[in-house]
Amino acid sequence: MPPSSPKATMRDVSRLAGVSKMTVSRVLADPGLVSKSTRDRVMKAVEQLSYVPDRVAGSLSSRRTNFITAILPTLTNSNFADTAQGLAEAMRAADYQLLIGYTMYSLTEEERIIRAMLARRPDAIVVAGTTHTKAASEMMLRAGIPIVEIWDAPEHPIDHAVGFSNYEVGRAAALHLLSLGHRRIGALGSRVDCEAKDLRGEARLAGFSSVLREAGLSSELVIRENEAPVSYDHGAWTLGVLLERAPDVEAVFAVSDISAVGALMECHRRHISVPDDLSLMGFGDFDIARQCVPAITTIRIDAKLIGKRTGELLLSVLDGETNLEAIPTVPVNVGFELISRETTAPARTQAMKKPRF
Amino acid sequence: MPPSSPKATMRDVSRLAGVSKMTVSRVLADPGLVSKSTRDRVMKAVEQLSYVPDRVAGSLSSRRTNFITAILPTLTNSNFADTAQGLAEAMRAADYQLLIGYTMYSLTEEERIIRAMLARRPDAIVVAGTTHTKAASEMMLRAGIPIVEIWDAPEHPIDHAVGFSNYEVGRAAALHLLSLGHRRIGALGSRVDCEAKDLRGEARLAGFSSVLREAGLSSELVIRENEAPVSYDHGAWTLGVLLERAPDVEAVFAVSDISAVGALMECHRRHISVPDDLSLMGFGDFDIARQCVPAITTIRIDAKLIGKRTGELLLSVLDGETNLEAIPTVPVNVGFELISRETTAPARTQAMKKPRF
DNA sequence: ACCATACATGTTATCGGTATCATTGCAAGT
DNA sequence: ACTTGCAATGATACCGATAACATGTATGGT
Repeated sequence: MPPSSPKATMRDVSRLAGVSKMTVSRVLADPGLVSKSTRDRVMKAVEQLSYVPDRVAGSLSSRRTNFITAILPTLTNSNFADTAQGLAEAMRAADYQLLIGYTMYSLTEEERIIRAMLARRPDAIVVAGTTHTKAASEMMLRAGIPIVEIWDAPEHPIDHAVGFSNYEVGRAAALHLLSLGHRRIGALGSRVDCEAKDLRGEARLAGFSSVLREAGLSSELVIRENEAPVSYDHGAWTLGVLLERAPDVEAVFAVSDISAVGALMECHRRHISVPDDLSLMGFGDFDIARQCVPAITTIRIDAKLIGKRTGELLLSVLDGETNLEAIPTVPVNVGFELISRETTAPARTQAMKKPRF
Repeated sequence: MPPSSPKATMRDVSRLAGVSKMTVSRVLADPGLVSKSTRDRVMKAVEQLSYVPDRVAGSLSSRRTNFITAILPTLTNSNFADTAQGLAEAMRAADYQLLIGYTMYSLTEEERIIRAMLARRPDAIVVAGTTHTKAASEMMLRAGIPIVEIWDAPEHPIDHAVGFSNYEVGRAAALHLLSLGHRRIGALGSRVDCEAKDLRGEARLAGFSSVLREAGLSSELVIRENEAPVSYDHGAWTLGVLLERAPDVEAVFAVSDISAVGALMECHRRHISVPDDLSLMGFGDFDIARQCVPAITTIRIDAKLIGKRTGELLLSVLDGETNLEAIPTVPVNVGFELISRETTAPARTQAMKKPRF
């Protein structure tokens, strides 16, 4: 076996084993179809030539690529990385390969990526979010493959959906802070009037604001600064903005734990005691939120589970055993859970407050 | 244009435009080759049919998939996610698509993934690390495509390499702590006698230990606990192990900032003052290390740059303009940089120490 | 014996593009 | 006017697998 000879093809294997190409194909795809003796002969030839089948050719012929495209805002956010990993693991057993694309939170970039991805003829599309450009939605529909929108709970999914309601997450956060007796309540998010926008974070802010309004509070302390994605710096910076606008703010919700951690560290630097002077909560249940001192109150969503559920859903749709029409198009809701830790505490009466300087 | 008709092929486009398939192919691949009038006609037909070319067929025919496989331990580590993103961005302009695989720090898993990936006929392989199973190395060599080993500086790369010396990183860390006057010095790493092992982290520990030995110090405080990957919990836990073994330890190097942060938080919980009671440093310059209070001394490597450089290298190799033999196979070293922040401080004399209880 | 049946294998025709070479027409060089 | 050369396009042959159907050979029921 010469080291750099042109790669062996199925034809070469078949000749060496003294069978037809088709038999080789069967041995590799479904060994049970071939008698043990020929099978052994074929496998020996495969080894001798160190043959690696060409899935490109196979895909063209079978019209199945075993590719799943996953379109996410970024992999730099550990939550999305978890989802990708969960999805990849769920699909791996069935030999599916993930094609990952980053949109950088831009819808036009998303459209570009979807176009490029569809040329690879994936067997399904997984896309974060429920808002897409018109062209992007049309392309996905026209592709004639299963589509799963994840990380939100759309009222009218294009096809399938796996996620949770970001709006309700925002509401839960506000209700929690209200229930602790706080009245001067703010939030930290990013701007949505630029190319890169975190629409799911915005949905959380919207839910948050709705509760404030219902409680008769103003939502003027809901801060939107900087472009997505949020970062530790974002949290530190926007907390500063908030404190300038309202030095007497009592409680803050950050759209992401990353922001919350940044805000917490900023509090440490400014010698603002959390939760004594300020209650703080985040979203996402990132590892760091649990490890921080004090540990950050957050809303947990199981990002990996979103990937896993999506994978399971896709496998059942793609295996096609079950009647396609029989599979529910009802969005899968993985839910969320508020985890109260050390950064939120009941409001103190005015008298208890020590002056902040 | 019926919404769910079978997808249009190049043949359909050519008929509608009244030209041959080949002309359509040219319009899409290199428009300059076709006269403006035909080009316009073809483009109109493409739009009308909302034709999306089939890259599977194209790849089979042209023997170029425009796939690059990137094999990394995990995407959950933001350093590797950065590298992936840097690589993806560098290759995107040339229309390459990344095929990402996770090994979970297991070499046998790496082999499995390499085999599966090669069936997709990538145009190049990028793989983290320089240690592979024999079979894996052979497969990669036999594939006859460029191979780039990243994240380390091998003496004998299979083909190309882009990274830095983890061993030297470890040495730099130890030298830094020694230069501050510390003598009771420890390190936090993970075990290498299990399936999932962080070999690059181990290289850092090896470099670290070598300096300790040269300084006449024992390396018994170099702790290896838990399986890779390290985590905040890992740092917190192993710091506990270290303190039990040596309550008088003065300085600690963690193989990752993630571990270092975990250790720092554990110090907070135990009311150990950093850096007064204990100097602490990490590796990787993760965002969180900079944001922590106190900010963590670390060794910065530019993970995204590794991806970018790898991409640039590959583009020059793959474009084949330049003579293949002319491209240097000398490993690209992106270097590293020690960033001294607030968690490391000079050793105090015995008298200054307050008792730890 | 005879035919139905299942099992093991082979044959042929694609899948949807691109590489390569062939053809045509026309402007420029001599 | 005649080659030469280039620009624009077409015809044909693959790329390397799988689907679908065809064939041949044992097996068994009656």
